[in-house]
Formats: sequence, C-alpha cells, structure tokens
Amino acid sequence: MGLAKTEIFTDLQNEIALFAKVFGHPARVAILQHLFKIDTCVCGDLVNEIGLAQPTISQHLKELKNLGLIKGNVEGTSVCYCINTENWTKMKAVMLQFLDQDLPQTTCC
Amino acid sequence: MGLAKTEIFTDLQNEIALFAKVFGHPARVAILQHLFKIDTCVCGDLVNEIGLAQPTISQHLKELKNLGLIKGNVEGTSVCYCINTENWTKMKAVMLQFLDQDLPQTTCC
DNA sequence: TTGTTATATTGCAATATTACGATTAATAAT
DNA sequence: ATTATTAATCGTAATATTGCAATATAACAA
Repeated sequence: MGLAKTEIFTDLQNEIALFAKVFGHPARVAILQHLFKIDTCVCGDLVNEIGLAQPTISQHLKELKNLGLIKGNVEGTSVCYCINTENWTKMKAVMLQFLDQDLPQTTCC
Repeated sequence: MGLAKTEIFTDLQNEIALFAKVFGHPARVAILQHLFKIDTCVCGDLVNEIGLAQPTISQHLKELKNLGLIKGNVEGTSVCYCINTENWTKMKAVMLQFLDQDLPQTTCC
C-alpha cells in the first residue's frame, strides 16, 4: 500500500508519528540544526550549507513549515526562515512524553 | 529518487533521522507504548491490540529490532518482545540533544 | 508422525518519498 | 522596460514504504 492506516490509531500516536516522520530525513535535521545555530537564514544559505538542489531544499522547508516547526518571511527576493519557537516547544512536549516513559522493570531476556 | 543522500550529512544527523524514521509510523509508536505499558508481550498480543495483520506487525517489530530498540525472546511457539532499555536510553540521549536545543533569541517574524 | 499454533518470510500491489531539471512568479537593479 | 536574483512549483524518474495473502518455519501436543 504505502499508506498508513491512521484511523486505527489514537490522535496522539498519529501526532507523534507525524513529528517523527519530518525528522526522519537528515536534510531536515540539518536544516533545523542550522536554524538553531544561526537563528535565521535565507533559503539560499541553506542550499549552500547543505548541498542539495534548490528545489529539494525548498520541498523540505515546505514540510517543516506545514508542520509549523519553522516560519518563513519574505524579504525582497529572499525568504528568511527561522524556528517557530512556540510550536517547537509544543512539539518537544509531545515527543518528550513519548521518549521519556518509565523504563519497564521486567524484561523477557 | 526516494533515496536520501546520506553521504552528505554527518553521522549524527543520519542517526537522528534513522531513529526518527522508525517512530514515523503510528503502528510502531503503538507497539512501543504497549511494551512500555505492560513490560513484555508476545507478538500475537500486539496483533490483537493494534489491529493490523500478523505479517504487518511482524514487519514493524523487525524494524524496531533492527534498530535495537526492542528485544525478542523465543518462548515455545511464541516470541516475547520487550524494550531494550539500554539502547532506548542511548537513543533518548541522542534525540533529546536534538530536541532540546536552546531556542533562538532572534526570529525573522 | 501428524496436526496445531505462533511467528517469520516472500511476493506483490498501491502509495509515498526523494531528488532535480525546467519553469514560473515576484522583487530588485540597471 | 529589461535583466538579474531568489525561491516556489511542476513534472517526473528512481526508490522506499505499507499492508496483506500465501507460504514457510519452528515448536509443541496428541
């Protein structure tokens, strides 16, 4: 199929999966790390920094923007991107809750 | 293509993406949540619990096992699965480092 | 041995993802 | 106005993912 049966899972499970999915490509990880490092930068900088073609970077930026993790601001012919700190914090809370569960005491091996 | 250019990214970026990718499907999130909740369970229980076909669950379990996040133990005709707590802790450290970066002070909008 | 149960593997169809060339749109500079 | 610059969009090829039916495997039971 190639299509997840989202309807049989909880909203939280689907939300976690959606966030995780967007982090599931090293280019998007690299974009976010770069934005954290230098606060704001234009699309062209990311193209140079990362080394993928401009349409490819643009596509990755779009996915990050769709999930609300970054914001873009048009400045002349450039577009300046930055972390959406409010949404990042919300996302982090969701992911931490998942990652930070109490480890089981019993294991099977 | 459908194939990430992993060679242009750092080991850490690729590692983060690999972990995130495995969390990028709600079935695998659900499996892990269930294992955290009841410590250990056999494959068949997960099939009932989650509601996907047995081969599908088996495939998701394999991916979690390949990344080292769960362990499987053969018990007669059943296989008992549990969280690999040591590797989970290691994974968590990597992901937290990524998620918990200091928020930028400057934004572009 | 024969059958039963539980899980893994194989094969495949449907869909999604990744990457990029070509093009478009929008602003800026001359 | 014309041209350059920047980024988004479109179209498409290559590959990956998801889900399951069918089958294989492995352990136990009678």
